[in-house]
Amino acid sequence: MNVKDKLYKNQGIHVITAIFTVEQGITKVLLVKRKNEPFLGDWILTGGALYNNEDLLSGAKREIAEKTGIKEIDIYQFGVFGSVARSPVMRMVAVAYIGVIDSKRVQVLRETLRTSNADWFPIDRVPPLGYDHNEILIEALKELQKKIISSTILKSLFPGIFSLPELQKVYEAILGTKMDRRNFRKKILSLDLIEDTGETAKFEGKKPAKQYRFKKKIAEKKVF
Amino acid sequence: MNVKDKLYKNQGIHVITAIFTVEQGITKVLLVKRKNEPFLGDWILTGGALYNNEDLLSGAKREIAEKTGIKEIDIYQFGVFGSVARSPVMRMVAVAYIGVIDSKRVQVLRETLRTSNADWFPIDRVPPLGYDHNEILIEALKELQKKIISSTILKSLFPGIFSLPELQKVYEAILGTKMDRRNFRKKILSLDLIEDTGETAKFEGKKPAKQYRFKKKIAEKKVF
DNA sequence: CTACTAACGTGTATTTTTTACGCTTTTTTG
DNA sequence: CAAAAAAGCGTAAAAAATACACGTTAGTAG
Repeated sequence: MNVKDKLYKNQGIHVITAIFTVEQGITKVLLVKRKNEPFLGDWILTGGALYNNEDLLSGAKREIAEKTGIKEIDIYQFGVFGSVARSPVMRMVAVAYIGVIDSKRVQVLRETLRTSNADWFPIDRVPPLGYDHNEILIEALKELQKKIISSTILKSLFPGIFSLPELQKVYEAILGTKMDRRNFRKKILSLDLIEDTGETAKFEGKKPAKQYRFKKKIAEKKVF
Repeated sequence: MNVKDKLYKNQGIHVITAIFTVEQGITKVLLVKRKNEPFLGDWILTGGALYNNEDLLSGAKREIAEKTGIKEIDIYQFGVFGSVARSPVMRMVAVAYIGVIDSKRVQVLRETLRTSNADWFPIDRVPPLGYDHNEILIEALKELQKKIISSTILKSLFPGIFSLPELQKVYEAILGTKMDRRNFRKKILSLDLIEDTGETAKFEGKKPAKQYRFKKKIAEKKVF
């Protein structure tokens, strides 16, 4: 290998995904414990090296399936991380994604995740992570907040039926703000994204809440 | 090299920048003619391979300086392109940036660019480009339209003094829309980004226009 | 069984932002 | 010097965001 080659060669691509959920009003992120060097034993976001025969999105999804057992998930690219020293082994550039899993699926996944050495961490209780994953997580969270304000990712949070108070609590958990119940309702309904199921069910409160579901096709729209 | 290595090895990173300007109401992009295989003789966006000893932003700026002679430019990362077949030589993932150069600097750069085999192309008269650069350019233009609506990149378009009608024409050229002169003025002035120089100068019209300049420090703000 | 409370749902008033557009001023042109 | 073109100033209407009052439905205490 000649001198010029050293400038270019031995580079690689990471595909990294920050997977979020909201349980009981707490925003949580999925972390995996590393089983190899470097960063053996450290918690990191789901991800790994991209293969040559797959595109970025496929690679990110394959890594999620391999590392956590999660097969079906919509993910969204949001950034690239390329500091020279972000990996101690060789020059790696990370392409970063976010994804969301609804809290009901979290229950189902619990055993799968346990055997994968994966666990949910409240976002304000995340330990120091391997690589530059703390930095990536901070950006991922900002992106999640942006994305929740555009409609599509919202649907992943509630694939089934839900009430508006439930939906609002998830919004408030992710955005870290409180909103007016009546204005929230008005806003969401005016978007024409969800429909009344005709059913009601109680969630926390005393008066049962109407149950809604997302309509089949959702146009990409600004919410707030 | 064993079988598993083939999955990961021989990967590289491109840093690509779409550099735009606006001249006489026409949005233009800077293209460079390739001097080597692959895509010898084709026009492409400014860019090249990332070195191991530089981060992404530095790499993109180095490539701009090498390929076009442009030394000072603010650029903004906006996406990643990683199709398996985007480069015929080896697996390359491209990190993409946009940048803007004001029309006055375009005049100064003309000779430099000529010797670099670089030239400005109106965005609706771009030839088929090498690699996947047509695709990158389309995304870059969308991003430019988004960015012009957030204040910071706006300043790169007019580093000196300018009139509001001039500024509006650039907006209209990039966004491809017409706006009301009086509302545009109101909007821009309310942002508190620019200040009156006290001078006037005629641009196209009959009545001379007031000259403005951007204030020193500009907060990141939504414009529209 | 009744009264009280907590949470849900509906409606309306107010404020702020956006959009539309009339009118005056300054310069060029015939 | 009158007409036309472009800049600038101001106000009115429409739309969106925000604030908040009030009625409804269940659980709970006595």
